[in-house]
Formats: sequence, structure tokens, C-alpha cells
Amino acid sequence: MVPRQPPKSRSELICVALRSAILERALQPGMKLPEDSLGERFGTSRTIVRQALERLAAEGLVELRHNRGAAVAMPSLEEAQDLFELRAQIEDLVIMRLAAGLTAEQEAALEAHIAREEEAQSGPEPISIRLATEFHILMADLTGSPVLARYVNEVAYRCGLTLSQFARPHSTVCGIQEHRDILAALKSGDVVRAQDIARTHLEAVSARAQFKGAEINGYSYLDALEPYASGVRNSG
Amino acid sequence: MVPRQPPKSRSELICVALRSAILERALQPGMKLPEDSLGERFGTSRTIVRQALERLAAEGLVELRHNRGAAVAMPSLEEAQDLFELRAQIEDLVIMRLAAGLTAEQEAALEAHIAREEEAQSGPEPISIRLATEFHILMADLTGSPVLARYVNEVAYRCGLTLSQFARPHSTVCGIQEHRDILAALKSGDVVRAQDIARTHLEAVSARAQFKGAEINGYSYLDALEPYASGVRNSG
DNA sequence: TGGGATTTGTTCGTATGTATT
DNA sequence: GAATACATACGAACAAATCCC
Repeated sequence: MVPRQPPKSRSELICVALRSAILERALQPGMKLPEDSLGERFGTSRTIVRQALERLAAEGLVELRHNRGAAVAMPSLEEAQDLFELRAQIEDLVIMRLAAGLTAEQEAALEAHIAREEEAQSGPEPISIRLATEFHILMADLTGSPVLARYVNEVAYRCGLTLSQFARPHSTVCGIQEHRDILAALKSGDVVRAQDIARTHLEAVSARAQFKGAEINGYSYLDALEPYASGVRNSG
Repeated sequence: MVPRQPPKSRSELICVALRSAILERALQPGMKLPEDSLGERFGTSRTIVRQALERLAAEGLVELRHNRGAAVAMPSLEEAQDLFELRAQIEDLVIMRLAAGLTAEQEAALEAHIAREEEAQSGPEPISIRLATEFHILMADLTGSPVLARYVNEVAYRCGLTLSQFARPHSTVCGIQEHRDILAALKSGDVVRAQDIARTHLEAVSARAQFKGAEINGYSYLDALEPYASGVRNSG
């Protein structure tokens, strides 16, 4: 039973790895991303890395300065606020669709994810942070709309990046209970209430964040990247 | 007085050209986009064309099938509806910001655009179609928020693509009067009314569209592309 | 079915541009 | 301020997959 190898290209895998690394704050805003060291680390040539970086730049996670290399994007505070506002607006649509009739499978998927969040609570903090964002991405996926999935995915990742830049080190971004509340509201079928709860949740997340001024330093990103890279190398 | 050469890369210029071509329906959904012929047409190598195609694929305007080349995307009817719904939701934010206090420059810019739409009314239809979409993109630009500008831009272009696939040949997508109404509502400062008008406008556009089944044929895209290509070649 | 032609995926070398001493 | 070191931008060529007859 082959695990249904999805025909993902090598550069897509690198994208996924870098996105996770950014969301888990292993790669912090401002860190440089030279093509050849990444290529060496991921076991591929610069061309592939370049593709990945260009894609991430299109998504707003990476800044690509002409002839000056790539770096993890450093969104401004204004951008951060715009992103959260936009995200709430888009997720309204997601909530609306799910609340209109939550199937058993959808409910099970959301519960399974919350369970994983609970497990991760005792583990390393970056994992919890990533799972918290991915709960929202899962909701978007469950709508079955590629359009919603795509944009929630992108905006949520960018929000995660802004948190990495502006949030205090140990602010509790998680909010597992709030995810449980959202699920309950979805089950109730009350669209407006579900939207309210989700919106309040997002506002709480962004409010918990904006306290620390941006600080960029500490550069040993290559070691920080190792766990993400190995997954790509072993996939040939 | 040098016309301030914008530091746009060659591939970005090709992106812009292809986007315009798609929005003006010179490139229709399903048309193949071979790297070689595009490179020859734009006077550059395949590498650059490839970058542009990858970017357009990330934006959802182009479908990139592994080892099978690129083609203009063929969104499903469901996707089309999702895109218009999402677009209305995002543009709510745009309207909210502009209606909160429209400056003289913003007003002038919108009026100038409407004037151009009026001029184009007697000219070729594809230009009118493009200008109609770009009115919305201009509104997003005028908010000064790169985030809003970016996503309205992308979703609006994708909506234009869906219209190209599903709208009847000579459906009047334009609605210049509706744009005037939006501007008037923005000037009045009544956010809710402005949002209502904009939303109604978008619903009207998408309603005018969904009548024709998708039909793909007629392939002489190389000639159709010439006017877009020349602008790129002359920019070195 | 098979083979040739066409198109894409990838690598690598060179040129160009930027930062640094 | 000039020269050096470094990183990216671009293009030509090779290899692999697909398409078409």
C-alpha cells in the first residue's frame, strides 16, 4: 500500500518546508535565504530553490530584492493589521459555509485536529503555534472550495509571520478552548454566532500579539532548518 | 527627464502582458502557452517565460500541468461563483476605507478612470472590459494598503478570467453608470450604502455572465498576442 | 504498438550587479 | 573611491517525458 505519493514537485516540497519553518518561527523575519546554502541543505540545485523562493515571494512570505538575494519578509505593523482584518473577512465566508451544515466527517476532522493541539500543548511551543494556525486552514479546506482554501491558507501563513515579528516570545497564541468554542458554534448551525466567535477569536490572537517591537538578530538559521530539510531530501 | 524606469524584471513585464491579454480575452481559457513560442514572441529565453508562467499559475490564471505544459486556466462554474463571492467580501473592506474619508486626489483618480472608460466605450470591446475590472483594482490601490491591493488585484483578474469563460460574447459587463454610483456613494461617506451599491454591482456583473456554456476553440493566439508582446520587447 | 518530433525539467557556466574592505 | 569578493540573473545545452503519426 503505497501512501499515494502526491505528484508534488521538489520545489513544492521546499515551499512546504520553508513555510512550516517560518510558521514555527525557526526562520524569523529578516533572515537571509541564500540560494546555494539552501540548495546544499535541501540536496538540490539553485534552480529548484529559486522556484520555491519566487513562489514564497509571490505569497508574501519572502522578500526578493533584485540582485540582493532573498530574505524572510518583514511585514510592517500596518500590514499585519490589514492581514488580520482581511483574514477575518475571508473566514466569515468559511464559517458561513461550514455552519450551514456540518457533516460528520467535517466534525470528526476538526475534533481530531483539536486533539492534536491538546497533545502538542505539552510539547515544544513552535509546534503548538503551527497547529493553531493550521486549525483555520483545515476549516477552509473542509469547505471544499479550492478558492477559499487557497486564500485562507496564504493569509493565515502571512498572519503567522507577522506574529513571529511582533508577538512577545511566550504570548499564548494557542487558544485551544477558543477553537473548541468555534466547533461548538458550527455544530449549532447558528451562522451569526459562529462568525462572532471566530471573529472574536482572531481579534484576540492579534491583540495578544502587538506588544513587542521588531527585533532582528541571531542568524544560525542553517541548523534551525535541518529538521525541515531532511524531509525533503528523503522524498526522491 | 527620464520616465523613472521602474525596476521591473523582464518576467514581471511578461506577467503584466499576459494578464492584460487574458483580461481582454485575447487569451481564452484552455489555450496552450508553450514556453518556446512565448519566448520567441517576447524576445527572451525560456527561463524568463517560465518564471512568468509559474507566477501566473500561483495566481490562478494559468494551469501548470507537470511535463505537459502551461495553459490558460479553465475555472469551473463553482470556482467562478466562489471567486465573485470572495471578491465582494474583500471589496467591502476597500469600500469601508475609502468611504471613511475620500481625499481630493482619490476622487480625481477615480473620475479620471471613469472618463477613460467613457472614451473607450466607442472603441474595441476588450478594452472596455479590461478597464471595468481595473476600476476596482484602482479603488484597492487607492486605499494605500498593499495587502488589499494585492488580493483585490488577484481575485479581480481571476473573476475576469471566469467571465471570459462563461459570459456571453456581447454581454455588457461594463456598467460605467454603476461605477459612477459607487463613486457618488463614496463621496457621500455613507459606508453601508457604498458597500450595498458595490455589492449589487458585483452581483450584477456575475449575474450578467453565467449564461454561456464553456466553449474552447480557435487557436491563433500568437497573432492575438502581438500587441502585448511588442511592449515587452521595446522595454530593454 | 512504436518511433520520431516536440516540449518540458534541470543543471551549470558566464555575465552582471551589489556589498565590502 | 577603487578593487575584490560574493550572490544573483540569465541563457545555452543536456536529459527526460509526452505527444503524434
